[in-house]
Amino acid sequence: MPPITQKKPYHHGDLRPALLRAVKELLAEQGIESLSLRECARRAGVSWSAPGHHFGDKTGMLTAFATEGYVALTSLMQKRSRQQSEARKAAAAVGTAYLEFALKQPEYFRLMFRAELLNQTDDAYKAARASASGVLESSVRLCRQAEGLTDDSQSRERCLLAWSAVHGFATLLLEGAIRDVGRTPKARLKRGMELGQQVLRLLGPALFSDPRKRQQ
Amino acid sequence: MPPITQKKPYHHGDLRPALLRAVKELLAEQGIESLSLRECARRAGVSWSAPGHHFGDKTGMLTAFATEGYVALTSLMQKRSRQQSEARKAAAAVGTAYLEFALKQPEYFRLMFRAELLNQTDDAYKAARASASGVLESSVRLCRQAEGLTDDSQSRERCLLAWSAVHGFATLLLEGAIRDVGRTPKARLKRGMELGQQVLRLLGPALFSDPRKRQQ
DNA sequence: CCCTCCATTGTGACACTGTCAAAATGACCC
DNA sequence: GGGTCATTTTGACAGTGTCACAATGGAGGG
Repeated sequence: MPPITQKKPYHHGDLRPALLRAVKELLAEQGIESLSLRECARRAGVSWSAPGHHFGDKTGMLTAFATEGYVALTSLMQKRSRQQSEARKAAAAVGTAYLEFALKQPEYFRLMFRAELLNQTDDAYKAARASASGVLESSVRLCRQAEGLTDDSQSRERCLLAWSAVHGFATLLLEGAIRDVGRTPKARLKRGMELGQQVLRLLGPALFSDPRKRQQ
Repeated sequence: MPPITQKKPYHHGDLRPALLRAVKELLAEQGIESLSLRECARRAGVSWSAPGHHFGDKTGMLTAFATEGYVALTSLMQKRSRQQSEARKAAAAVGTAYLEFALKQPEYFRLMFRAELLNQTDDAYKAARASASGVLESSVRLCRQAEGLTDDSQSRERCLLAWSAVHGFATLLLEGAIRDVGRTPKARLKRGMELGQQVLRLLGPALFSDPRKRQQ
C-alpha cells in the first residue's frame, strides 16, 4: 500500500511527480548538460530505465518538465498582475514577475527556451506556452486600451518588444553576460531585479506613448 | 609534405582550423546536443582523441568556437556601422547586424550564450566577448552624444535595454517562440529581419529621447 | 649527418549515457 | 480466483568524454 498522492495508480506509487522533482533538483544542482535519465531514476529510487519508459524518451521528460515551468510562470505573472489595480502597474508587474521567475527558478527558465531539447509538437506543452505568452500580450494590450489608444496597428510589434526586452535581459543576466551585478547568488538576484526594473521602466515611452503625438 | 595552410607546424597539418570548421558544419547540421568530440575528429580526418588533446576537453573546444563567433559578430557589427554616416542610423545598423548574425549563423549564436558549456575564464574568450559588447555600448553612447544629450545618468540602463531587446528578439525567434513568421528557413530569415527592424524602430524613443522633456 | 628531446598525435581502457527488446511484476475486472 | 495488461525491471549495445600510456616525427646541438 504505497502512499499515493496523485490520481494515477502506478505500480510503485506516483512515478511522474517523483521523477519531475528529481529533474528539478538535479537541474538546480548541476545544470542541464550533466542531467541524465539514469541519475533521475536513481534519485527517484526506481530502476534506471523507468524514466525512459514513462516519458517515451529524454526529450519527453524534458518537455514535461518545461511544461510545468510554463504553468508556474503563467501562474506567477497572473498573481503579480492581479495585485495591481492600474493597467500600467499591472503590466510592469507582469514584466517583473517574468524576471523574478527567470532568476529564482533558472532550472525551469533555461530549459523552457531550448527548442532543440523539447518536443515542440506536444499538446500540453503548446498549451502551457500559449497561455504564458497570452498573459504577456494581454497585459500590454490592456494597458494601451486603458489609456484610450485604440490604434493597435503596431500592437504585435509592441508586445514583441516588451517580451524581447524582458526575455533578453533575463537571459543575459542568467548567462553571466551582464557584469558588475554582484558575486554571490543572493546579491545577483537582488541587484538583477533592481537593474531589471530600471531597464524596464525605460521601456514605458516606447510601449505606451501615442505615435501620432511625437515621434522623437 | 602535407599542405600547410596556416602557421602552426602541426604534425599532420593545421589541426585547429580543421576542427573548428568541423564543429561549425556539425552544429549547422545537427545541433549542439548531438555534437561530439569524436565526430568532429572523424570529419576532420584525425583520431578520435585529437580534439580532446588539442583543446584540453570538450568545453575548451566549444569555448574556442564561441570565441570565433564573438570575433565574427564584432566584425559584422563594425562593418555595418561604418556603412552609415549618422550616429542614429549607425546604432540601428548595429542592432540589425546583431540580429542578422543570430539568424544567419545560429550555430555560432546559440553557443555563445550557453554559459555552462563554456570556460568563462578563458582570456581570448573574455576579450572577444568584451569587444563585441563594446561595439554595442559605444553605438548607443555615441548616438546620445551626437544629439547633445550628455546626461548619461542612465547610460548603462539604456545600453542594457538596447542589448536586451535585440538579444531577446533574436533568441525568441531562433527558439521558435515567435509564431506566424514563416515556415521555410528562407522565409523565417526574411520575415524575422523585417519584424525585428520594426520592433527595434519602436525602441528609438526609449533610448534617445531626453527624459527631462516629456516622460510620456 | 646523426642523435636526442619533446610537443603533437594515436591507442587502450573505463565508466557512463540513451534506447531498444524481452522478461517480470502486480493491480484490476469479470 | 484467474487471466489480462499496463507498468516496471533487466539485459544488451553502440556511442560518448576523459584518463594514462605509446608512437610519431620535426627541431636543434654536436
